[in-house]
Amino acid sequence: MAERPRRRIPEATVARLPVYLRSLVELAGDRVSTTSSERLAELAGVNAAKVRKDLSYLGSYGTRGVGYDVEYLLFQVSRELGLTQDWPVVIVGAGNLGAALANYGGFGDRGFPVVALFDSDPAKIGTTIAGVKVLDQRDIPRVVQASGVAIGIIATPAPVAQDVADLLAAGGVRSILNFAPAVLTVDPSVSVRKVDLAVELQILSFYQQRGPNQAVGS
Amino acid sequence: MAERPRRRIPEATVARLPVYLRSLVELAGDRVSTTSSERLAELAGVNAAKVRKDLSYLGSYGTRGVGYDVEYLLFQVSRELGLTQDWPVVIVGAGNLGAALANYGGFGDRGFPVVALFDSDPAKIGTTIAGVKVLDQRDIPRVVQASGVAIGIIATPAPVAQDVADLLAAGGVRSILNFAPAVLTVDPSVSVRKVDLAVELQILSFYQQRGPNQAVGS
DNA sequence: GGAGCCTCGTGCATCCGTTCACAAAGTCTA
DNA sequence: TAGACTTTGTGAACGGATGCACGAGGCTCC
Ligand SMILES: NC(=O)c1ccc[n+]([C@@H]2O[C@H](COP(=O)([O-])OP(=O)(O)OC[C@H]3O[C@@H](n4cnc5c(N)ncnc54)[C@H](O)[C@@H]3O)[C@@H](O)[C@H]2O)c1
Ligand SMILES: NC(=O)c1ccc[n+]([C@@H]2O[C@H](COP(=O)([O-])OP(=O)(O)OC[C@H]3O[C@@H](n4cnc5c(N)ncnc54)[C@H](O)[C@@H]3O)[C@@H](O)[C@H]2O)c1
Repeated sequence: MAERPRRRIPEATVARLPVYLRSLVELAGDRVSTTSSERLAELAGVNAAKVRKDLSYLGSYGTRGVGYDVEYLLFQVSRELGLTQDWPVVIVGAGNLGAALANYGGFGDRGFPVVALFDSDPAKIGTTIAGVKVLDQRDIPRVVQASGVAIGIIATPAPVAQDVADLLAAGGVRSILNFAPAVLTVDPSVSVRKVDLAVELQILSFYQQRGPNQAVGS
Repeated sequence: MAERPRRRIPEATVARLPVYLRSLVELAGDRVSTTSSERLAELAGVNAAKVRKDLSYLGSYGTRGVGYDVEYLLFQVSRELGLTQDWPVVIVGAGNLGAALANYGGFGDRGFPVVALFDSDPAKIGTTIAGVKVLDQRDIPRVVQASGVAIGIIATPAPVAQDVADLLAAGGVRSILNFAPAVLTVDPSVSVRKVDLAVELQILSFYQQRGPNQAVGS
């Protein structure tokens, strides 16, 4: 026993776990105590075999003939995703997007409290957005290190995104979510995920143009 | 000749074309007239063999021993992505996120003009955000159809996202970009892409928790 | 005109992810 | 307890994407 790293979990599976989690939360909210892979698949928008295979990477948490216990599975998935603890985040760039993110309550609620905002604009430094102080961008390494921030969100213009990433890394951040349309180069120990809206729209444009056939699922 | 659909372009390739496009725009901005797959790969953050294979799906646009003509390739990639025309978009949900998106100039500039915002809140309907009128959500099908909108962006709370998607589809929208944390069910002819920030953070949390090894690239 | 060099285009092996299909393991009824 | 039924967990086949390695084609310089 005590076999935590059961197997290496495939990247594609990791990307789906949060979706299962959300579906399980929904089920739990409806006072459903047990669910089949079929039902879970429907809620998550995938097929049932995939659900079962994905969950099997975490362990054997189902009961044959019955299904999965919602609360129990909810806990296991949360634990696997590392959501049993809070992960404080900082947002760099207090513009349009940075402010919208800070104002959005959904992060703090889900275990990702925003502990600081950073900007380079003297007019913004010192102000407060959504109850969070806007600090000078040059203080990133110090503040990040001091408050043990693990995740940094980049919402600055693209040309400075790399500089910001370097500052975050210097402070010990090991995960970056990048909204700027720029490719970041970071130490291999740092995880980077990017969200690029222009890219998404252009992908849609491609399939749009290709006529009514072969649309793309997501 | 006249062989437009050269081959079926793999989904993974389509997703990278916008990144190549951005790199090419950057090169063109620096007055670079020719580029190798090596250089392009570096800018796009992928490897050179992948660049060459991806571009080969569009046709033989390179010159052996020389590389690719930046302007020419720029045009070809744009054309393939359907960016030689504008694609008007509408944004549904004029809240935090919807407003930030509307205020962001980068869409109109790149061929995705925001022609309308929709909301259900009477206090918001009739106001103007970033020069765009906020309309009643019930008018979605009519307005979308009348102005030939092809792409809809959903920035409403999750519980109403499906309803909004149905309204968009009713108006003839064939591409949806969904920011609400909800799985949408739509006709197969409609392409859906989702951007889910909570999911992204949770994925980062997973790798964060897994210790300093095996970070995830993006 | 030929040698040497460079870079594209692509066949091929490999890897990763998806899906099928079924045995295993449990529940329920009588 | 037996037998029918349900649903999981997973081996195996398949398909798509990646990366290597090299032949083909083109340039430059002598
Ligand atoms: N707003 C959107 O809807 C949207 C959509 C798609 C992409 N994006 C991308 O997100 C990023 C931010 O967009 P935005 O609309 O919020 O832009 P914005 O101009 O409103 O905000 C950028 C902020 O970053 C600050 N900044 C500049 N240099 C900085 C530095 N070195 N350190 C810290 N802060 C710095 C600026 O002072 C400004 O407050 C951009 O890269 C943009 O391309 C935004
Ligand atoms: N703001 C963020 O940074 C952020 C981050 C992650 C995810 N999201 C997601 O994006 C969505 C929007 O977030 P937000 O922060 O802008 O929320 P918000 O509450 O600020 O805005 C939602 C808007 O949608 C409108 N609305 C409600 N029902 C509608 C309907 N049926 N038709 C049209 N409009 C309707 C509301 O009136 C409101 O103006 C949410 O699903 C949220 O989970 C937002």
